[in-house]
Formats: sequence, structure tokens, C-alpha cells
Amino acid sequence: MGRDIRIVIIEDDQIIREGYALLIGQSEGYQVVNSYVSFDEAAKSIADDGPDVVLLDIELPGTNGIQAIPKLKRLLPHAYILILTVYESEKTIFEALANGASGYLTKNTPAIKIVESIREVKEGGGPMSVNIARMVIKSFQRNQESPLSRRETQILEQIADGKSRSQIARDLFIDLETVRSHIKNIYLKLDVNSRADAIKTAKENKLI
Amino acid sequence: MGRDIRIVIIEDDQIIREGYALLIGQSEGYQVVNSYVSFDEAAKSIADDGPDVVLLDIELPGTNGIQAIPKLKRLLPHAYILILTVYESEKTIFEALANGASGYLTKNTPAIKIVESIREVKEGGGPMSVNIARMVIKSFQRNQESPLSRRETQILEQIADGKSRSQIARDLFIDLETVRSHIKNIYLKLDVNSRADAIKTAKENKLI
DNA sequence: ACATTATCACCCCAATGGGGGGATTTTAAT
DNA sequence: ATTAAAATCCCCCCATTGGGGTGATAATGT
Repeated sequence: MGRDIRIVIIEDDQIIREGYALLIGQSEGYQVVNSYVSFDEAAKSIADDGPDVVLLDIELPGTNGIQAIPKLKRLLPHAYILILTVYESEKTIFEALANGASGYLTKNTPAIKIVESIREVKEGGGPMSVNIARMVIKSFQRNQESPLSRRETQILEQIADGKSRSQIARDLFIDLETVRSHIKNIYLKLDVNSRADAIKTAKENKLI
Repeated sequence: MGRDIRIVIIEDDQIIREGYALLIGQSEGYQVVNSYVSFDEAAKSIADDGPDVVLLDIELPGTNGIQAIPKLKRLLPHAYILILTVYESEKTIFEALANGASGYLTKNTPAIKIVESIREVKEGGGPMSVNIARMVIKSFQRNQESPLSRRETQILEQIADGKSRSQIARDLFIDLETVRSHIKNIYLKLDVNSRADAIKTAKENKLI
């Protein structure tokens, strides 16, 4: 097999930081090359550490973990970033993933699973804690009890794609007035009176 | 602990179907209550089986797995659906999750992992194969080399939310003309000349 | 058979969107 | 310190759109 997986840990809590370092360092094929208490500390020399995987906490002094992700990406274009945190808010998770994190583990994750996830992420996987995976999957799912009919949902999707009434009419092979009528009914059902509000309400209720 | 987890398998390949049944039936706390070769077969009596978890294949004769998900949901509002398939196309995965699947495993998944995933899904988790998780996470990630500036990206997001120029101007505390100017530049950079095309191009390239 | 859904019609008018042509200042990177 | 990029703002034009009313009729499905 190849050389050790090089790991850097960024975590402000000393106990946790050293705990991880010890845990991972003991595992065959893993090498903790450095660890930092903050991103701001890490920024100076992490490029020289040349890690394959960065274990990153969210709550950090100074630059927080979310903000740190794109900066790390610039310093280490080929490294994978694995979030390891107690934060479980939907917003935080999606921000982390959108910013380029390759995995998201919560701190209750068993030690073996953490070590395993580091390998997984290096091999192109996307490790997630079970609760995180649930939230991620839920984010894909539509509301089953939508008040909108199929046609209305379809038209609302096109509206969310920025299409004008006439474009929608052309695309669906129906009359302009029909589109208008559908949109009116959508507004009625969602209790809104503009495209923007319709899209907002629809997204909030996962209708589209 | 509680009673056994009740499982129904829908899978057209006899070897695989019986293999799963045997594998899962042997595990402590798991009970395969029935298995079917297609959804159309299952539809008749699956409600009487009262499963907690349905293992569902995608490629099925008649109603395919994707189409079957919402129908299963109606027949079994409280059951979890776990996709177990060889299909790994992005479209299929997202359709399955959007339709209400609670997990997505590929058939190369080790036997132990399958059994574990059934429990996980019943406990509210969202099990995924590593390759699936990678695709799901990737779907959240933005294109790092966006040609758009921050402000432009922000404004394009608002456009995708259906907002008018004046609404955007109000929300960002800038002049209407500034918004106009930004939109012009967005159109230039994306080589489009309408909101709809801008949104389309942006989504295709994961700029928003 | 009855309610929902889908379709189409015509009234009005302010606001919008997109195509031009610019300029200036602030910010960031080198 | 220089310079490029980004962000801000200002005019012109005008066809199209979007939203508010107030309807009708045919198709669909439960």
C-alpha cells in the first residue's frame, strides 16, 4: 500500500485536539502531521504540512470553520476537508457542504468511525453521521401534501426557473391565458401575490 | 428491546431476492415478512404485510422503483423505503430521494452494512453507500471557478428567487441602476440575455 | 355525480425587463 | 504604488410582462 494519510487537525479544545491526534496517530497508515487551535494559526504554515485530509471544527476563535473552508481550499487545493463538530443545524451543515467540505461528522461519532471516515474521504467518499445523512436526504424530499395540483407545481417550477408567462405557455403548449389562470390559482392557494413570494413560500414548504 | 424489524423485499432477480431474505432473516431482530418480484405484485398485499422497512430495487418489471416510491408511501405511510440497486446515475439517485426514499445503497454494499442500514433507517438515519454520499455532497458544492463576482452571484440568486430589480435594489440597499448594471454584467459573463437563461446556465454550472 | 383540474377569454394599466450609451468610486491583488 | 476588477450610479428607448378583475367550458378522477 501507499504512504500514510497525512492529517492536520484544527480544533480549539486542547483535550479534544490531543485526543484525536492520539487516536488517529495510533492507527496504522495514518499520520497526524500537525494540529492547530484556529484557522488563523493554521493559515501560516498549513501549506507546508501538505495534509491529505484536514479535520476541521466549526466553532473556532477568529475565522470560524465555515469561513475557513474556502480559504483552506485555496491554500490546499488537493486536500479534503472533513468537518468534525457538535453543530447540527441545517444551515451550518449545508453551508459547510456548499463551501466545499467533503464530509460532516458530529462529535458523538465513535472513534473507529472517525478513523474510517478519514480513509473514506481520501478515497473519494462522502462520510456523514447518521443524523446528518438524514437531514441531507430530507432536504431532497418534497412535501407530499402539497395544496398544488401537478400542473400548478410544474408551472411554479418554471416560474422558479425565471421563465415568463409566454415562455411557459410555449414550453407547455398551452395558451398564455391558461398559464395566467394557473398562476392566479397558485397565488390563491399559497396566499401570495407575486412570483417572489410564491417561490419563497413554495421553497419553505418544499413544494418545489 | 422491541419487536423485530419487519422487512419486505421487492426485487425481480430471484437469486438476489432470496439471498437478501436469507441474509436478513438470519440476523437477530430482523424479520423478512414477504418478498415480491415487482411493485405491481406487491401492491395487492403489501399493506397487509405491515413492514417497517421496504427494500426496493430500481429496475423492476412494470412499475419501476422510482415510480413505486410514492405509491408505496400511500400504501404504507409509516414505512421507510431503502433503495438497493446497481443504478448510480445522479438523476436516478436524486429522483429516488426526492420521491421519498430514506436511503440509497448500491448492490456492492457488504452484507453487514445492509443489515446495519436497515436498523439505521428505522431509527431515523439516512444510510447511503460511500459513492452515493459523494454524489449527494457534490450536489451541494458550488463551482469554485465561477466567473461571477460575489455581488453578481448574490444578485443572480435573488433573480432565481423570482425577485424584480427593484426588490433586489431594496433588499441590498443599492440603486435600481446598480442592480441593472450587475445584471447586464451577469448576462455578459454567462453569454445569455434573459433571466431564465441566466438561471439555467447558472444552475448547470453550479454557480448558484 | 360532483369537485377538482385544466383549459381559454377579455378588461385595465403600472411596472418590468432588456438593449443601448456611459461615468465614478471602492476594493483587492500584485 | 499601480492597476485591474468590482461595485456603484446615471441617462435614453419601448415592447413585454405581471398582477388585479371576472368570467366560461371541457376533461378528469374519486
